[in-house]
Amino acid sequence: MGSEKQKRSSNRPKRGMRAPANEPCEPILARNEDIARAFDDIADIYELERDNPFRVRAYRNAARVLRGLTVEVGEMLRQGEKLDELPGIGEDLAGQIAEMARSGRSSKLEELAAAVPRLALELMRLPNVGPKRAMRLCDELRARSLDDVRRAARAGKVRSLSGFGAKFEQALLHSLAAADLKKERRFKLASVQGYADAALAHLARAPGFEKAEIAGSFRRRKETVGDLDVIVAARRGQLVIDWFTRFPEIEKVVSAGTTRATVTLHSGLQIDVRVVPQESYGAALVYFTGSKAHNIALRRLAQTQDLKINEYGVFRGDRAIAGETEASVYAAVGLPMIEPELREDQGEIEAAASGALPALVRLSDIRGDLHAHTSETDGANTLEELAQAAKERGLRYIAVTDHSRRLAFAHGLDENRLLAQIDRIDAFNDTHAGVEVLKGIEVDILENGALDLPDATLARLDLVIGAVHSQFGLSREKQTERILRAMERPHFSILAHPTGRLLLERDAYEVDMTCVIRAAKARGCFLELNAHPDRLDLSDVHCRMAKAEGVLVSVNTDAHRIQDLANLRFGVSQARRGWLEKDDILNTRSLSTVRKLLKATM
DNA sequence: GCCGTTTTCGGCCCGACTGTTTTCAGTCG
Repeated sequence: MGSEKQKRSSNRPKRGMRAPANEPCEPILARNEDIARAFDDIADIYELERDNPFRVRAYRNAARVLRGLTVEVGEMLRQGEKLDELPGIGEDLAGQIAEMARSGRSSKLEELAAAVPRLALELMRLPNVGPKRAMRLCDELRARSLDDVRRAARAGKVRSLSGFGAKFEQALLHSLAAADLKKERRFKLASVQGYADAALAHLARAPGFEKAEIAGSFRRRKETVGDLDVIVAARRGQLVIDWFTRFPEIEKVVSAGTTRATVTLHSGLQIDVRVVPQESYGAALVYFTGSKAHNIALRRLAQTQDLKINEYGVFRGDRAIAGETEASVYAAVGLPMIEPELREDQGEIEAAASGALPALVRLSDIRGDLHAHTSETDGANTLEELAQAAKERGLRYIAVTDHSRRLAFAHGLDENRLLAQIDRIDAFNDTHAGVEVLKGIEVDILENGALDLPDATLARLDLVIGAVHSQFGLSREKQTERILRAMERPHFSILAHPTGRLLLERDAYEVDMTCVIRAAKARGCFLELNAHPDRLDLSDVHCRMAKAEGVLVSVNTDAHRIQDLANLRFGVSQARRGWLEKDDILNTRSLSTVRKLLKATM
């Protein structure tokens, strides 16, 4: 690890690059996610040790706060900002964060980890095993490994422990075998839509059914969801639960009572159903939409007003004063309705209280799409088909941005083929009305930060989208440098899928997004929010960072077939999670304004 | 461990379901 001085010089912007607005982008020894993980681990250990549950909560809360920050705490420290001004971070945790940011290590975690059996932490990740059972299994079975526990369970030794029974033993064996570690199996948002529709359709035929809605992270439009939460309004819960547990796609009914049931489908997706009376429907929606942190903050606010919020309503003493609609619940504690995408306890309650909630962008605000492919490279449709489909979806413009030559497997365009495509697009625009096709390219950013086509060719286009498609494994410094260099080229309009992640498949490459966003601001170019459900790249947090720095985001489908244009809605919901408003987004502008803004990058 | 028109102590969100009980603890969301 080099000295502070070396780090600084190695990362200084190179010749010809304007320095990013707010000074340097140095390597950070522990990033927010690293620190959050350490805090989660510490919380697990304190839980095992049956330490004060509120201390456990404090660590988990701090981890959540760190994950939601739009700046690295390491950078905040360098700027002299005080960490204990962050919500839920006091003197002690601020000190621990500072230690990690400085040294990359947590002495607290190292000390604690030595004191608890590793096995207990592993057991705690199994369903229905919490800290107490985990510790007792370790101690009373004298187990050292998951294999020890498995052997003991097979030998019937678990059921003989007091408080444990045969059913628990069976379930334990099952989860050990399935290795269905709580390590949560997650699903991409778009991939659960079908299950959601089918479950709702089934429920709609239940006796006494009044209405239903999917709540949970699905309704908050998180990029991935762990399960589906369904709220049903009906008079008699038992009838609905009985009906629901006969949903044909169910593999297993995990639990079923008179008002709620949990099932798993053959796909492994879990569905929780909760039945409430009509007058509690809004309160139940709030409760089950979450997030948990949002609910806690909301209830705490209610407490200060001598009110109690639960899934049945808002209560003053025993009297329900609200609950039929979500708006009534928020109104009861003096707040306007808060959109589901914002409910993460990331400042939305404070914003609501002070009348500062953002007017979130809507799908209908989007006027065009600035990233799409045709059959000239790896798309499935011709430019004519693409333009027609865009027009039918009500878009005013669409950019054709095929791949460049480097992407050989996609049959990327060389200069001549690109020039020919430019001519075809001009001819198309001359003869077709109702939708304008913009001339673009998704040009590869090479390893050294150069672009895959000559400047003179790029100059003929309306926009240039730069993209990293290779060398994902570069160091953070090199990757950041590479992207910054590319953005400094004379023709560079939009950085495509800025972190390169594929949800649940491939992590983002190492890149300093704070640096990239500030460079985009200095350069006057834009960042893409790629709307493909496998990408949704930018993340919600990065959207907020872009907004904070004043960088416009372009919500693009990256369509490879005309059906992909429908993915725009996933991009928009991600933008909404990032607090973006209409004016924060490039392609909510009219064609003439977009042309003007793009021209300035060229 | 955090926090304060309850401010340096004493609180900290709330309820359902299961299994093993015989009135409840543990886990989950």
